[in-house]
Amino acid sequence: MKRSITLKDIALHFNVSISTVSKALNDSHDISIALKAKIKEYARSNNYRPNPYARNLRKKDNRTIGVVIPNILNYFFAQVFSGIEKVANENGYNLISCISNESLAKEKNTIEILERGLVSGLLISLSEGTEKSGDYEHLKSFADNGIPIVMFDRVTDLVACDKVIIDDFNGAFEATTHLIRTGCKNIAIISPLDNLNIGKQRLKGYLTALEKNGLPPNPNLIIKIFEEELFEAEVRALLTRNRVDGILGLEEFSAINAMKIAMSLGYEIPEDLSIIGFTNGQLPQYVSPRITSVSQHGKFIGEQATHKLIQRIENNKEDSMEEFSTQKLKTSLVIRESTKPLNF
Amino acid sequence: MKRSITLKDIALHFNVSISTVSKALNDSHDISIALKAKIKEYARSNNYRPNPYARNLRKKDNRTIGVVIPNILNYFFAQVFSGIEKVANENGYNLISCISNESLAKEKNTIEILERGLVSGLLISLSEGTEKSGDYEHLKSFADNGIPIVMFDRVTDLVACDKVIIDDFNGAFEATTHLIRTGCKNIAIISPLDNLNIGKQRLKGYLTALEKNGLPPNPNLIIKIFEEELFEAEVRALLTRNRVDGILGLEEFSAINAMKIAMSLGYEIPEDLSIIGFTNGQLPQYVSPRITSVSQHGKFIGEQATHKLIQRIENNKEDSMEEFSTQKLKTSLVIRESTKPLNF
DNA sequence: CTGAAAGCGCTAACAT
DNA sequence: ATGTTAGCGCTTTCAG
Repeated sequence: MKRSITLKDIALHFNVSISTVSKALNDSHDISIALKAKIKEYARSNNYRPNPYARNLRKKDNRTIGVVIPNILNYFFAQVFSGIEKVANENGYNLISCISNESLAKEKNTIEILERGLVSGLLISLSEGTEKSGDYEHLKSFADNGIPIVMFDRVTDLVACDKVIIDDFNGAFEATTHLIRTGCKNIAIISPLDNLNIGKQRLKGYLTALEKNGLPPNPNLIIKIFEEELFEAEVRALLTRNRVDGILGLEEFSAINAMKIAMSLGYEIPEDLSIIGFTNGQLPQYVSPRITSVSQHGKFIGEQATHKLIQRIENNKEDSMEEFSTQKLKTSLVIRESTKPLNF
Repeated sequence: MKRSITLKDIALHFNVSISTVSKALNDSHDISIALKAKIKEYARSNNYRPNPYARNLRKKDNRTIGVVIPNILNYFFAQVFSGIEKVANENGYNLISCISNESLAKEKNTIEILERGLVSGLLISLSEGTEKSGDYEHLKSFADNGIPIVMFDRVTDLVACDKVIIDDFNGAFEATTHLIRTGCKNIAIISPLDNLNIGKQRLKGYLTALEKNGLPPNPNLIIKIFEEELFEAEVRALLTRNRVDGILGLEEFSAINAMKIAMSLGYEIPEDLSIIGFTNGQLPQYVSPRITSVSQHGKFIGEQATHKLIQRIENNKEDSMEEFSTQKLKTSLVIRESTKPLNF
């Protein structure tokens, strides 16, 4: 690597001390306006950039945020990531990003690397493996170091930190209520997320909606998928052995794939069967019929989480210990063609 | 941040010097086996991790790769990214990632930040703004620093570095040839990518396929889209004012959206109109009819580019100047329902 | 085999 | 208003 210009070089050029240059560049009031101007001008035209490693060695302020995401091929997380990137960039932060690939081991490994001062804050959505195992020691230890964490979407009560989540309970509650209002009586729920807290919350929202409307829950209509390969068989069985006139899919693919299966079995959508899916990505808008979806506003979640983290990082310095907060974002139901119209 | 254990702490504990500990941990032959074992054991059990900033200040080896991607919401780039992440992780490299958002200004800014020694290598796919402007100074300057660059997918001849691309010409050539073989005579091409080199290559492949099969090119069937808002109007005009029996869409959305428009105009797919699209994401498999696609093997591109970069980084040290290479990956045509069967 | 010392580039007391 | 100095944590000669 070609040697790049340092404070020393500038100091030599002006025949002043290194600290003078440092202060000038940091716009200190100590330095005369004239000198500051000259030094800054010279620095700019010589394309001076402080060495980030040297700076971080001194200050515990490296303007870098660690991001851990379970799976970037998931459109929701890609949306969140784009929100994170936007806000980080606006505030002059870099991102070190890792994909945990839904694995506890990889998540732990990643966190350990970041822990040694590589980042001044962490944004994380828990991997499925982590939630399943219930092992949060790596995160607790990270938080103990005093580096702020903001969890988003997939969070746990067992780690004390700020959180940004969607109202999973209400999202499912509203979706189920919508199905009921449009005339569905036998509503199934398909959950590939039962290892995750968000999956459990959504299930509760579904059950509560049924209850409030006087519909008894039917265990045969509650399908938990733990292995992707079993999806087709389970849904096929659901649709052939039971009377079903509504389906709530807890993530993007469960709704879409269930719809494909139902159509292949001769169901008319939405006349015979209404479908709503969580996550409003590209897919639900492109299939036909277009699928009514619970929108999770992924980009906004990313933006909010990053704002909170940066605020926490910058306040941390001033030692004003603020209480941890959990921001719960509303979902919205985007009504399309896979559900019947409301009948007043 | 809680103070984490340093070489000094270990040295104090064993009453030896810091340099002894450093050497022991680096497995130097200078240190006695016994001492090394004790020190290593102590370090491990106290969870010692070298401070990455301090280390990098000394050595120009930071095991960090910069990644610049035009748009993470694009499924192809998400795939590439997952390939990059996998290989980087396997080799113990961290990723600093940035999204250029198709903007030259943002790309420049990003590169400048990374330039000052933050990363020991760069993976980049050019933003549309950059290709359009033809301004590659930021990349040339980056390369001049001696930090290796590997460009993928969207590359330019004007910067000397390693490249990993797909065979865009042949991908389009084969797709067009397939349309011709299945009986299409009036094949249109829809290109929202004409600002990009890959778009131009694909157009050439299309034209060459027509020529080789004795079909004269028709300028009315060559649609270049420079503003997304105009897409619908242009395609609608294409389909109403001309006889068209085949469409080649140069990226995912152009094929899908064109198909929607054609269907709304009463075209039967593939009987009246055959469609092939570049990029094999989720969408082409989920719409109906499912769309025949040119698969670009995004994850593989990411893996290959990262392998090459790491190899370059590690060889750089040994100063063995190897020639820059361009690896051109084959595309493959995934045949689905939007094209007619081959008639033998 | 082990240690002392210098220095990477920068910041921040503490002089002057 | 400017300079001196010490030191962040680590590696690396060079001496013992």
